[in-house]
Amino acid sequence: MTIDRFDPAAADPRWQAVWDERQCFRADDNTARPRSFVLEMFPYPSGRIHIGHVRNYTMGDVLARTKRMQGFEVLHPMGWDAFGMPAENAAMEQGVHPGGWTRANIEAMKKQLKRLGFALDWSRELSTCEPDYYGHEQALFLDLYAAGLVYRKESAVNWDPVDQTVLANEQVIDGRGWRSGALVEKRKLSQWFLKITDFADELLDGLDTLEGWPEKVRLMQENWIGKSQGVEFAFAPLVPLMDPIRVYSTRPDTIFGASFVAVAAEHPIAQGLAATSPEAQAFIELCRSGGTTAAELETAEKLGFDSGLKVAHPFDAGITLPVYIANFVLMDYGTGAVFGCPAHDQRDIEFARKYGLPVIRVVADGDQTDPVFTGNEAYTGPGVVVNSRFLDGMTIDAAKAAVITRAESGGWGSGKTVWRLRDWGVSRQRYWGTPIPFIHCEVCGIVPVPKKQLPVILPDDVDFSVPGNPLARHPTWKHVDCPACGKPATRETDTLDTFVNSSWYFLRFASQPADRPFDPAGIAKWLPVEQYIGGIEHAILHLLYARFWTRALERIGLIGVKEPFASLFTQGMVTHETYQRRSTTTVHTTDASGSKSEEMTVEQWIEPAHVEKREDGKYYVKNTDDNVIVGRTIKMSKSKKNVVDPDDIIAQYGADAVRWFMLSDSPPERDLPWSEAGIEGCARFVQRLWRLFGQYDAGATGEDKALDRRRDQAVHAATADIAALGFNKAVARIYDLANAIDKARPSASRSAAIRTLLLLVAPMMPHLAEEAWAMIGGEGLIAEAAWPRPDPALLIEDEVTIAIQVKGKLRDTLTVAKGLPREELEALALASDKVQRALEGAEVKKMIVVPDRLVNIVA
RNA sequence: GCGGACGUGGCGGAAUGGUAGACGCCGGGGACUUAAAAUCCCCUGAGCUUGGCUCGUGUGGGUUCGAGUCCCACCGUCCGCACCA
Repeated sequence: MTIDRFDPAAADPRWQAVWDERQCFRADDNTARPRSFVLEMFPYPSGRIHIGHVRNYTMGDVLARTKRMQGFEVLHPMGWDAFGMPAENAAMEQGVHPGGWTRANIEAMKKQLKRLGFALDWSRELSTCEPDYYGHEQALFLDLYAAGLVYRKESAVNWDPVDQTVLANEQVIDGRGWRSGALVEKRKLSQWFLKITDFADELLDGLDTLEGWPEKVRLMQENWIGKSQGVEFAFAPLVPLMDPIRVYSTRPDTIFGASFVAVAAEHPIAQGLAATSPEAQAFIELCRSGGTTAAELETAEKLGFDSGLKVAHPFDAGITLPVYIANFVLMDYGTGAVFGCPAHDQRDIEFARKYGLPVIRVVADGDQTDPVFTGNEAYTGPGVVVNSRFLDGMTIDAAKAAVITRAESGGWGSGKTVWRLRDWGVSRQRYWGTPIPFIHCEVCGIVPVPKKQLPVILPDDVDFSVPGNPLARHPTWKHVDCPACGKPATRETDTLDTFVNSSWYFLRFASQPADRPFDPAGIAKWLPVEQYIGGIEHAILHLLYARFWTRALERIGLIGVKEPFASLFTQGMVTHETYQRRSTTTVHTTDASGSKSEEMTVEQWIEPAHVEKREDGKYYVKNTDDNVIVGRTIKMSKSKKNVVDPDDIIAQYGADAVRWFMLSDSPPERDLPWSEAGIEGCARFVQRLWRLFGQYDAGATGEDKALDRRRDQAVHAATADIAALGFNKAVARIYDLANAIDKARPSASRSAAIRTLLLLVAPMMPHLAEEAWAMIGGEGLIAEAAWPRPDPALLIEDEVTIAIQVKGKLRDTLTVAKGLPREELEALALASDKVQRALEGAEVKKMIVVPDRLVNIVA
């Protein structure tokens, strides 16, 4: 007897408990099976799982479960990226302890993840805020320090004077702190840095080996690393006592087109000038006040200040160039000074035209070689060098090489590679992070904490009632004896950037001994991660830092892998329509002219749960007659209220329907629009499958060759689709097979197809699958059953449908035996009434035959 | 400005240069039911002189026997980066 409805509320927790109890998804380090490490980016424990997590982890879960059924030993772990600002904000706003807040969030979110039935190895769960994680991180940091990859230097930071803390660039909005609203100051602080620039070349070249990564992400990293090859050289000043001005250029070939030199406002020359010239001082102030947003920069005018200084052209001391302070030159790129060649650089031509400087053509534009360059558009294309003395007639590349050779032999310059990538500043004046394991001693200087004293544990008794770093003002924590000389000393009170925590967690998942960060043999077993899945927002920072840490640990001999993630998949967002109620209200204002009342239109975001579509096809606020305006479908966000809570929908539809929705319709790399109708359709399909599985009859007899064929074709296609992460296509195959089974008469073939269908949906709808597997008498758990293998013979059709075209237009189709010879196909095509009608007696000139596919008659 | 992706029914989307619109959602019609829900069946790109024909994958060209797919130019949307010398 079968039950006519599948009840997720009862079945889901029951199977989750069985998986837990049997430790089904625990990865065995000592397996003889082939291994697969499937990993999704671990979440920040903000308090609730959001729908984006559900999509991310569902994809990884389908992959992990499928791999397991295919005979792999799968490592599919989960953990918590648990340090960070939100915990401290909660502490300040709600008076709770960051640790308590974080751990409670982890408990809540873990429950939510369990409700979705993910096949995770919880025995390896880790949380970066616990000493048994961050202590090992401190040890690794000391290893990197010993290897010379960690250093300290003075560096400018964004300082919020009210909150008394350093802000990340992303936390500075229009020059003000995002929390305090105070004007952010640039302040020089001693900061800890990781030498990621030592790996710039490796990280760049390594991108070519990452064939399993999206081209887009590789390109973004390439641009971020920003390798540029050129020459750095000096312009000799005409004033004898002044230092030469060093410039950097990627276009030394245009050196004879130079008509000015420009330095940044922060350049020593500009600063020196400001000391004596109020005008220069004022101009430098003007440069500083300029905005830095993309829009402001785009429209910003090129401005300069003539310093009155002149420098000599390196190839001809008779040519002198004026030196300007310019607002478009950046101090922190290259040397903070450039030479301007207006004819072949757009910024330079705008500047030259404004200040009446010469514009000299030195690269021929086709047959245009006139030294007098007209127009306001610089020519940056290819060409032959002209008007350039010894460079004349050379290609751009040859001229570049020639200039570099002369500069090097003349001793006034050299070829140089400049990177956009900067060393990674990891100091944060925060409590809720990994304490940096160093001690400041007045006698010995900076002293690493001896490894046997690790972990340096965060104190629990901290005070958030005033702004600033609670570690720095803690009464006792920072006072220690110097490990070197034994005299009183102080601990470093900065903590590590949270991106450090996520730069090696995948190693700790693979191997977690108590006394070391990891065991190299364990790393060798599991790494690299076979498939990594997460959001595109981590394309640069996290994914670059993780690559860097892996390479750094490899260089110092701790591990044997260079790249952590063999394949990367960046999934799209879950989106939702937005809803607004528009109403008019009367606003009373009082000002100097008296008080007045005004009608104002107010738009208010409405949650999807409060919106309903009525029979007139319009949308209303539930239980009211208020119209709802349906807005754009955008990423779910609390401010737009277009969110759905995973708990609510799991309770309403069951985990399997939610998982199925996450996989259906949209390709996984694209955005997925959430809809009520869509999830209801998924829930209906769960029930439909349940009824179909209920029709399984072990004793059925008879063969249905066509259904056998459909079955194995579906297996073949769905297997390939899942391997390629084309979940939406795999879903379509499953619908197809379900439709075919529905229509088929009872037979042994039909029962076999039902069993196969059950195996195919098992990774996607694991609870339904276990319930049905038990019902049809399957052996063990379906989570541990073998993935179906198609019979190759059944994948080959014995009949094919041939398209018959006349002059490229479809006129008829014929169903014929597979492999029918060309001549017979031609004869059959010509025999068709529809073809004859389309030909209208015209003479057949040519026939194109693609065997088993089509015939095209050209008349 | 530079770089990238994308543009196909009412919607999400399928389609090794070879039958465009698989599969799902929405919608319409019908069956079952006292009724509803659930379920099942049928239809569902547009137009027309509807046993069939014409048009149709952002626009305009091109290559090809044949183009959603390849090439050129343009339009639009989205994303990333950016006075990077």
